[in-house]
Amino acid sequence: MLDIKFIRQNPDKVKEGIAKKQAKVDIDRLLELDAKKKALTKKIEDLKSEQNKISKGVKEAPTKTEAIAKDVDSQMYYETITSARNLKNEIKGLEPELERIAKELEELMRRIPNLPLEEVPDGKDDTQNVVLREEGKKPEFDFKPRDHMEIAEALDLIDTKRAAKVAGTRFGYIKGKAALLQFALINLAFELLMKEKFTPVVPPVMLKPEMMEAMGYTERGGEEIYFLEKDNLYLIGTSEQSIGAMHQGEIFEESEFPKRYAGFSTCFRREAGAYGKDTRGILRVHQFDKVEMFSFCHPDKSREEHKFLLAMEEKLMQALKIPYRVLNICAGDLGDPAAAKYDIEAWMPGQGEYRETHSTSNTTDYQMRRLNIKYRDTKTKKLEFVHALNGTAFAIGRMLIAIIENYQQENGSVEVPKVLQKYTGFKKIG
RNA sequence: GGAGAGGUCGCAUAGCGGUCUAGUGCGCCGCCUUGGAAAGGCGGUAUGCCUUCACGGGCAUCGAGGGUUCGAAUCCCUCCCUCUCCGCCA
Repeated sequence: MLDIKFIRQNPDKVKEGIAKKQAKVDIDRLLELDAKKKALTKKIEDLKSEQNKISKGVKEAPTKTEAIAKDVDSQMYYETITSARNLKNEIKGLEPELERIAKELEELMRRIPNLPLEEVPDGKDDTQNVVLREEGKKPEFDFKPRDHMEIAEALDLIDTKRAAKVAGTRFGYIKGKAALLQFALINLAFELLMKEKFTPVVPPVMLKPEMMEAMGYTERGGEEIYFLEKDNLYLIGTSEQSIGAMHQGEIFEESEFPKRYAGFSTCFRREAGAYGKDTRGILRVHQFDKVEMFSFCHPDKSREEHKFLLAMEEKLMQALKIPYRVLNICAGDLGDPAAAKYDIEAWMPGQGEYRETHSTSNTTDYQMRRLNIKYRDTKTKKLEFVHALNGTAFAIGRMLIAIIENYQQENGSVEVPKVLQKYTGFKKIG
């Protein structure tokens, strides 16, 4: 959600930003509705004001006896309540129109994505993302590198066939040393994050609809999310959603910033639009575990914090010695809540290409406005909206793929990255 | 799942149709007092929207949404949440 005042004052900037994001929202119509709403609200409030004044003058209804005794008073009383009743009816007559206008306005407001920051590259889709840099040395093999499933099936690490039997496609059993590797990755992530004042958290994986809406994931991405109809709850697609909503309605002290969380949760995605895409293995599944970073910070510091989250992601990749590249995501490829986003793609030798493993977004105040999360500004003494950012620490499934493919040996075994060995207790799989 | 209690200003609590412009205590801020502090005294202390150069004014908000009424924190309905006891349970 954007600030309506900002839209009123900068309609052209808003239109430009929306266009850059490849979204379509009729801003002129929005402003027209806004003006209508304002005028009608004023009218209704004036009537209410009058009604309130009359009601205050009524004091108390005379009893029947009193009414007979003081004929004049009762006459005045009934005239007064009649005029108040008329006002009430007049207000009631106007309210449906106001409701209709407010609803349409709200719908338009909801559909406006967060505007891209100035430094975000233009571009219409993922083909126009900008590669900022490539890091790490790609492993060289004396043999044709295999893809993760070929290795994992041979070592009985990942079983998608039986998973399909019990749950359908896009699920997997992660077994044996791969399961232990998962825990090692979680441990490594928390070890590194705790050094940077992240508070570890295991959040709810179900979320009320209003919270999911506030986080901005029910508009264009609504099809992506599981919804439990019986319980009126969404399953989270990322712990960003339940961590961001955690402080709904709260007010931060400036001294608390940056408030960082490291969340671990299972994530659920319908992958509705991805039929036939990445069907092999566990790259794209309905359920995976993820360690996520989330940061609440001062609006002036969010760009800096975004760089920090990216740096953390790189640190984690570098610890594993997995080659990767960093992408600056172009405006047209940004999700609704994001004002800027960097992706990290890990080199996957088995596939011979880079695949996304990390993503960090600066959502500025877009989510915070609807969640009503503020801080008391020490300079202005006013309440202002907080900025929020999120970033992947490890999406476990995809990291397993990256490790398996990068650390594979000619004999079909997989070495364990050195930094993980103290957690796994073994150095090799197979 | 069953039975009961309850959600009021940052926190605690009062209020049970008009006197609520929501009282009181704590906390917080300012001032007085002091060599300095504590204690004490005095004053202040919500948010959003609209309006105004400003002072100010209007409307809304007592978990959320509807309803009754001239008038609702207060009465009625629906929902959400919390607590206590019982049952079930990792």
